[in-house]
Amino acid sequence: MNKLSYGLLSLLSTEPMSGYDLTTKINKFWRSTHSAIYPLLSELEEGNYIELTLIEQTGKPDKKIYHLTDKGKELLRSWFISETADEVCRDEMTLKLYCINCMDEEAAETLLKEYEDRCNKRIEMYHKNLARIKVLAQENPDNAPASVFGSYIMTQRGLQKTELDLKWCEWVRRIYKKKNLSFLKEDLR
Amino acid sequence: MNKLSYGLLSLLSTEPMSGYDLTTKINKFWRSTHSAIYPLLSELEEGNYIELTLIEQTGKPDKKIYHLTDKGKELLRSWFISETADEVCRDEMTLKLYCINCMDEEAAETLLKEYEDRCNKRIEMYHKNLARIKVLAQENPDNAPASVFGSYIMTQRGLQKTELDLKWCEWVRRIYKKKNLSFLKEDLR
DNA sequence: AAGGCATATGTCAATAATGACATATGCCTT
DNA sequence: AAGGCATATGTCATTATTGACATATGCCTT
Repeated sequence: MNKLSYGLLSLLSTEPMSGYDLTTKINKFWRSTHSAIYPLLSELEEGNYIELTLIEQTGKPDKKIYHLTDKGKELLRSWFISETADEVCRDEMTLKLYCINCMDEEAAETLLKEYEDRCNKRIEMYHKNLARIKVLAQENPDNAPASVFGSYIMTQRGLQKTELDLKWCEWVRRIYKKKNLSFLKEDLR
Repeated sequence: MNKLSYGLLSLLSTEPMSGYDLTTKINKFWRSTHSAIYPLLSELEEGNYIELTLIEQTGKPDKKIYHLTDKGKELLRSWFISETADEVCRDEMTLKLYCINCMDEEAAETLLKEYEDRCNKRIEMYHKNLARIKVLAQENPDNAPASVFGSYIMTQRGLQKTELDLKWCEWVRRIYKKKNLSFLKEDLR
């Protein structure tokens, strides 16, 4: 029962979905692949924390829709109130930006542009996500609050942080060229 | 030659330091432990990307101070301009906050408080770090810009993001209780 | 004086994560 | 008609990460 298992329960708490859906959804909060997720779903099912409904489809392969059992909801709550592990983060971009000052202008500018591009793409993605959430909410106003709350707050957080990153890039560009310590007086705002 | 190796070179580009120093410094940007770092330092040394100076100490164990070679600087630049991998993030707190809406008020409030505590501790840590950077800069004004730039921009970024997280927590607390969709109209600001 | 802590370096077994392989449906484009 | 793509589920060998074990100095507190 690793951390990812609880993540799957967390996602399933908002609405029942397939392993495929879980794979795409969890990737926004927790780096993983279907290779890890499918075996965990089998384990969770064996432990009676989730149950599946087989949905036969035409035009697409059949799928297994999982939903939480009462036992699963209990496990979710016990995990929720247990101690929270420190996050694991490995961000190559940050490692590169750390040594930007010892790189020549061309290399530095190329990296900043690359990062800004990524940020802009993410911002676009977050806006699309917000639009999708609002459509979902209108389509199903009774069930929507519960199923949409988590996505909504996370999208808002991601959007704000990414906009901050863009401002930060501009600031880094501004102070990059200074060869004395005057950058220590420049505020990031 | 994995990503962490380049991270070590990145840190060493600002100033020579020991494996112990690298372990504490890199942890702010890249989750790792000394178990992974010491073997990599040996590899990097065998490849002539770094060289060591043995420093005999009294009161503390002797240490090995590593510095970049020209070959190491070349490798650092070639990595810097190469494609940047997507970040790996596994944050249990985020996974929990995602399903906060289906938890009872007590559990929800306990988690928000825990998160805010963490944020406040981090903010304190960032402020201390900024103060330390300014002391370092005053002590050694000629060498300081190069050795301090990376830490300074990363500390500023971390500080801003963490302050944003605190505001976000307040916002989440405010909209948590709403059982209808009115929260979709509330802006995070 | 005993224990804890920060400094300092190192190994290794157990566990976890990744990327490749595998299969299958049917749509859409060239 | 062939290939690519999105959907959908699954396995497994390789690689990477973690936590424990190991050793050592000397300071500080109880």
